[in-house]
Amino acid sequence: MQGKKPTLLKGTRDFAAPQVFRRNYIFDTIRHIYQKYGFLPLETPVLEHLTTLTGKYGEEGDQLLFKILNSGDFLEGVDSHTKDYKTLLPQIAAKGLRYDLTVPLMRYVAMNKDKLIFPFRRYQIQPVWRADRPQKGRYREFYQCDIDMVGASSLLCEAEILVMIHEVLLQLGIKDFTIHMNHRDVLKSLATLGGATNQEGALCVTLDKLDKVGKDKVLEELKGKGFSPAALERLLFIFDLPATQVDRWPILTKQLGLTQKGMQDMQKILDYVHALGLEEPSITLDPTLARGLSYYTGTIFEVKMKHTNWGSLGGGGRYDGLTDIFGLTGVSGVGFSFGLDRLYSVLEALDLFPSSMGSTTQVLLANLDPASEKWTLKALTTLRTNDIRAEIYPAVVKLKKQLQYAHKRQIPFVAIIGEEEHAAGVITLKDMRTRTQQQYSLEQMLQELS
RNA sequence: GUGAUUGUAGCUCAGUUGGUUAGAGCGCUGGUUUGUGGUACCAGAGGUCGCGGGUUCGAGUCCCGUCUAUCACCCCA
Repeated sequence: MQGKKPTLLKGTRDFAAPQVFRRNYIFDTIRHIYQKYGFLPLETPVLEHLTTLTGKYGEEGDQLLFKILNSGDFLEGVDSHTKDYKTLLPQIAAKGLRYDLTVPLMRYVAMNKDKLIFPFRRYQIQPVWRADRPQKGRYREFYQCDIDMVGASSLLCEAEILVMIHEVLLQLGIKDFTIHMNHRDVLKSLATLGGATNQEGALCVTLDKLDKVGKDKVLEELKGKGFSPAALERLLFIFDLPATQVDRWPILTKQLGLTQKGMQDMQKILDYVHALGLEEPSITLDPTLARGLSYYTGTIFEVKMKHTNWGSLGGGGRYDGLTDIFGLTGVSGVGFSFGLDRLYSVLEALDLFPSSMGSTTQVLLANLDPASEKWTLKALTTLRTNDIRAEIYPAVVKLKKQLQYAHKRQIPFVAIIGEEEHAAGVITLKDMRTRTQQQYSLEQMLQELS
């Protein structure tokens, strides 16, 4: 035994069969519903030009990008006196792993604007990578299930996505969720109220922690950031909003003004949601929600489980001008993304996975001796031709071992075709669960197994 | 990137105030004679005590560093 023990790269995981089956169950559910809403799949490369990726996620996002070292002698032509990594980086790395699926989509849309049919509806289920420090429910490699409508500014897009989120979650058996909704305009108004028009980011990031750290800490933090007592006074109403969105509405419209664009937009969206047949949507207006500030320009939403501190199940919003940087202007879009791993955790914690999942072998053919192997192989082929999942034990070992193997693999049937059986023209079929066995003809066995 | 905790057989862990050949349970392999699995019994394999330094006559046990995992912050799915 030589060599070091292999380990997994930080933040990555292997998925064994049971997990793969469960993950596929989620993928299939989402894919089916996405398609039902008229969205078509898109897949893009894992690697993109670093220039495509950088600058889209803010300073922090750039740091979380995995960069790929240039091939060959990557030091060739590099100024050896360069010590600043920001100037060195582009010289030694020109490629990177995608950080999300939205930016690759924008790149794709800009590149194919003449071929695409707008409004462009696409979904994309692929892994993304972030050099984040792993934590509970956070990995460096994880799957996003994106859905986007590009080239349509109607608020109907938002509404459709919200309804679809409901359908996916309910289909998976998740009931106790809330979609938090906010609007970039509301955040702006709050910043103005707080006398921090040019400090919107700082205000939002702090407000967003409300449900996590509580009112007092948020106020304290805002004080620390230089917000005046008078300004904070004007923002106090946010902290004592009623729980239901119906009750929140009048308070928010009063404080922010009826003509506030964000409020009007959200009202329209909710009207559409009702028109789409969702009587009691699990949607809450949450003026403290602040996500994706680096590119969302309109609505913002996020799905969370009620009464838990689990991370969000997904998030999205409207973005204007994301394609600008790729040379395509005036395009608005709305997108949303489910985090596969988050959904997985919830389904697991709530025991919502269907009990029977995956497919194990139905019948194991025992391998008794070289002579019997021949006719056993014949039976094996017949079984497979009849679409029965079958395998032969690939070595002549004691029957006891073969039965143990079947037991461990949870294979329900073991077929034994030894000399006795061959001479009598039968097959002994053992039912591992009842521990009984019976002799059948090949035909009868096929019936028994199908 | 910041802070905290952690690391002993495949897994879950013991391991006394630093002292001889590091243990248990589960699992694993083989056996309890001929073609029969969940139990029982018997036997066996498997550890450079994360890695690297240091203190000491002597370190799994103390100190420093490093890596890993976990948790929180930042940010986010």
